[in-house]
Amino acid sequence: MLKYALLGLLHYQPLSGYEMEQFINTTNTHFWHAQLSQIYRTLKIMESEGLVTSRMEAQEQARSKRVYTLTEAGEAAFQEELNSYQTELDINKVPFLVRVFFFGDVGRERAATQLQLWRDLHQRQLDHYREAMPDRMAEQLERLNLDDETHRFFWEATLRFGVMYEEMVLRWFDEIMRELER
Amino acid sequence: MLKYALLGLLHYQPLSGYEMEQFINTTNTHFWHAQLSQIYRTLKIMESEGLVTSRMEAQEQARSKRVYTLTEAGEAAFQEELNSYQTELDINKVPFLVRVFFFGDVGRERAATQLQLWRDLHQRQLDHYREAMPDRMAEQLERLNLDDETHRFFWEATLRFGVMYEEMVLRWFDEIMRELER
DNA sequence: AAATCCATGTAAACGGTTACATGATTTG
DNA sequence: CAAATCATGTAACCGTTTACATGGATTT
Repeated sequence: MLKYALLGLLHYQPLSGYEMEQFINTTNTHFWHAQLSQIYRTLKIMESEGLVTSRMEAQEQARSKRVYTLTEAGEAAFQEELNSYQTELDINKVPFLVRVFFFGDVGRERAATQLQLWRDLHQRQLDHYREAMPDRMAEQLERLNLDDETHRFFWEATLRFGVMYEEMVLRWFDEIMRELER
Repeated sequence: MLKYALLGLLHYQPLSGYEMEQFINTTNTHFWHAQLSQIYRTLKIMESEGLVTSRMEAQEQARSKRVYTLTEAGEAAFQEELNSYQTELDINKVPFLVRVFFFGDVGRERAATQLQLWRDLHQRQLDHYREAMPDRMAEQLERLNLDDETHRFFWEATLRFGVMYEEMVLRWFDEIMRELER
């Protein structure tokens, strides 16, 4: 899946591993995340598969960087993925619910404290999505010369998902915390 | 995390690997999932760590099964996990949003078809949560002798999360599909 | 007679995280 | 002068998936 995401980014324009990490971990945090080390390793594999090529590029202010470019085969692989239909649900894992599931044996107060702690974290996440993310996305859209209605629409749709998710999580916390108090 | 889940199940009562798989993949699908092979391997590791012990148990109708029991160390490990506070957000990955993110270069019709397909899958998932899951959970609560208010409360809370999640996803699909039509 | 359920496991591969290692440049 | 940012990479490990292998009992 990371491979697909990197293919997608390079389809816009050549980028270095570091730049792709910046991109994924700022503009896409609401639905994906990757370690730099994983990105470098994946790019190396993709190069050996002929999906990308790389060359070192000198820079004035910073050290040289290795810039990756999609090959024809890479572009084809991306298009194939993009044009295939996915017919199954993603399985999703929600670690914190595993803990909630076993809260029956924790004291009510302890449970309430942990729930409040999580609620605060999600509130902060929602604030971040609402305040900082729209600008970050706009910046990236400009930087990649993708500032047309269609690209903006789908990027914003994913962010809208993040916002709706966090809003829903907060509603859930409020509901069960209220019920727990009784 | 699977380790923690298995510890939690065995804390209720001794179970075989097969039974734990049944449990996780019917009662807990909305927040966790594990392959049988992974469960068997994990149990083996847990046994070598002294968290569980196992013995073969003969059965009348079916072949013998290996039943696992929590050791004192296992119970202690579970309690420690249960009583610790988690102070960071789970990172969550939503593979289908990776695809949506790159929909800018897919035709609108193709995008609409794929979105409709996903919407249907989520609708079915929601129906399942509403129709079959409550009974499944009630059965399991009885089977494990946990049919008290507190356990039921937290189990139902996780299911409530699943329902609210799917409802939110459907709202999201409806919103963006409506906007896409214009 | 075929399919499904019960039941246990091993092996290989994959995807991802954590730790380690290095070092220049810019900002406070 | 210290900290943060830019920048690249390797190695070990861990958790998970997929494929393989087996076989009795029950249901259709």
